[in-house]
Amino acid sequence: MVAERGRRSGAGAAQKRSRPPAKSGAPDADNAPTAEMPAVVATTATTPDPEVRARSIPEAAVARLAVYLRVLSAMAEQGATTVSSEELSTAAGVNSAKLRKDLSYLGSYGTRGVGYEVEVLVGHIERTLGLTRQHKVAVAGIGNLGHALANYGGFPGRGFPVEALFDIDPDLVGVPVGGLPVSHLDDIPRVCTERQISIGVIATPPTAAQSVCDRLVAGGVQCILNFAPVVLQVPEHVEVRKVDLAVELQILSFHVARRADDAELAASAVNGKPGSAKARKGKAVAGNGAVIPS
Amino acid sequence: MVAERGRRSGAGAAQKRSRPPAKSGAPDADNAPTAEMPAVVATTATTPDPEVRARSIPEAAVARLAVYLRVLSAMAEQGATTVSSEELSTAAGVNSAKLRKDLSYLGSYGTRGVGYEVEVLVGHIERTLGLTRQHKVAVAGIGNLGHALANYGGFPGRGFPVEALFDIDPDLVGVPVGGLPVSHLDDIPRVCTERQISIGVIATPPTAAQSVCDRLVAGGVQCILNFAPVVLQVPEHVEVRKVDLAVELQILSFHVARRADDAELAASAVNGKPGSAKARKGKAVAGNGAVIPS
DNA sequence: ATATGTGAACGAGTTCACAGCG
DNA sequence: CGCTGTGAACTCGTTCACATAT
Repeated sequence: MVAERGRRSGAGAAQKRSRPPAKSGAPDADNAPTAEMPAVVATTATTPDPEVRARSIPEAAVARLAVYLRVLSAMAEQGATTVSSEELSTAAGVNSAKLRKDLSYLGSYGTRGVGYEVEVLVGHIERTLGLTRQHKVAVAGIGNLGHALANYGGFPGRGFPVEALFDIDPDLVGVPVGGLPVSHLDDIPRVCTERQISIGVIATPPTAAQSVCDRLVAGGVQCILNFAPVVLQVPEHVEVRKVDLAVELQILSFHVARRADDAELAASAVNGKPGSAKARKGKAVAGNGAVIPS
Repeated sequence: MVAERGRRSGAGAAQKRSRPPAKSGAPDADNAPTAEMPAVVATTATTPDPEVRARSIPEAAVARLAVYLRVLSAMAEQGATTVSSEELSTAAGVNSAKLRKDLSYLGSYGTRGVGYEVEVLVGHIERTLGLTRQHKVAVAGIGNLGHALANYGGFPGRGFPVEALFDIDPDLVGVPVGGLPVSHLDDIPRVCTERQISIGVIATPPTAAQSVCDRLVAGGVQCILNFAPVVLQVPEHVEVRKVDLAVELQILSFHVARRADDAELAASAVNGKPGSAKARKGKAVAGNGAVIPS
């Protein structure tokens, strides 16, 4: 079944809206975990529990936290010590309400009437994202893309050291790339286990992706970042994120096409239908770069 | 049926809420349709509108259409002529209800009791995604990643030919990469205009990204795929999609951390609170690999 | 009988607006 | 007052279940 019962969204208050026809055939499914209390902390028993933070943060908010973190780090480097939600949100390309809501998921660390302390916020976000531990990365498939990834040296910022490279090409095995020798795909399970790799990056051709994925899983990898254009099959305890260039381009293509259609329509928008005159509204916030997609 | 031209006009119920002026960047979606009545959509149901297909497809669905397209192409190559929603959805890693809903956005092209004709479906999806036209691509920043992108030759499948490369390094300008000579960043506007580039890919260091972006826009580019970890500022008619490696990894990191916390909790789950024993559930999505939305 | 197409319930995520602290 | 924190309204997206067509 498609279970799902995951995160209860932020704010408590299970406030349903007036629901017209109470027909409902068989809604059932997840039993709401008595979510009644006002979200914040208290959630778990008596402890303000400094450790419970992470729980129940909407997936989308997590992605934005990473962005806030980057912006905050940049601000810190420039000597800023405090920021208001307005400043930070603008720099991150979201609106201030969303930003405050996102930050509220990790507790109340701002000062009313003032703003947030940069250092403090950075610390809390890092902790929430689990950046206090190191996550060793392995890259499989040392082609053009894999090469690029391997050469990143330690991945974005630090905290994600690349500690293993794999490829199937015999001419490549043993050769150091970015200072690290390439191992054979067959050794993925062993090497990953030995080096305690927790994140595997798949940059192989699509045909090899699933098999590589299986081996990564066998090697104890917990998360996979997949650049190959295939839908991976993984056991449920493994988290997969996919970055698909073709999909990205096609989404952009869709928007170009839509826009072109609108232009056409605009031409014939002279007649009746007052409502249709305005045609569709523009998209939303410019730079808000919708998180990545899928 | 949902739509007509973008937002439908306010249906009955004069419910709206006070709407302040909308300060800075707020998108301000104006009139809210008050989700009060059963969306029976009598609202504007009067439009059979034959050609309007593409309009009003949820962003998320668009991304999946691209995936369906890939799967369908693969099936076609293997000689399949029809597919059921069940087969296709499994192959694409979604559930059949979602698949059918997605396909319904582009019209009814299935045969009840049978399924869909592969060829027909491919055609409709391609048309909807605007893949019938070619979208010329330019890549700016020929470092490791840019190099990899340039060497893709024609991007994913075809339909996205790379027709311009840019970099700021004098030693690189003029040198052919993947068969195409690199031009200087300063020439972006001119070259993009001349070659009718419609999609720009930014693979430069973060510091250069905004400036490159501005030049791409000046060159008439309509869409931008941004690999640089910065929030780009663009005029509203330009569509931006962002692919951020650091963010992806940090999201994965978050999940690792959450899982670890759960493990800890599980250990101390021996005591009271019968309900809390189960601690949180794993993620959802059964079979397929998570497919995280975004 | 079987599988599509879709209205409507459900739930996730976003925005609003204001209570309340500093 | 100013700005955070947040309940509640609203919108978007997903899932359900069944009428409908073949």
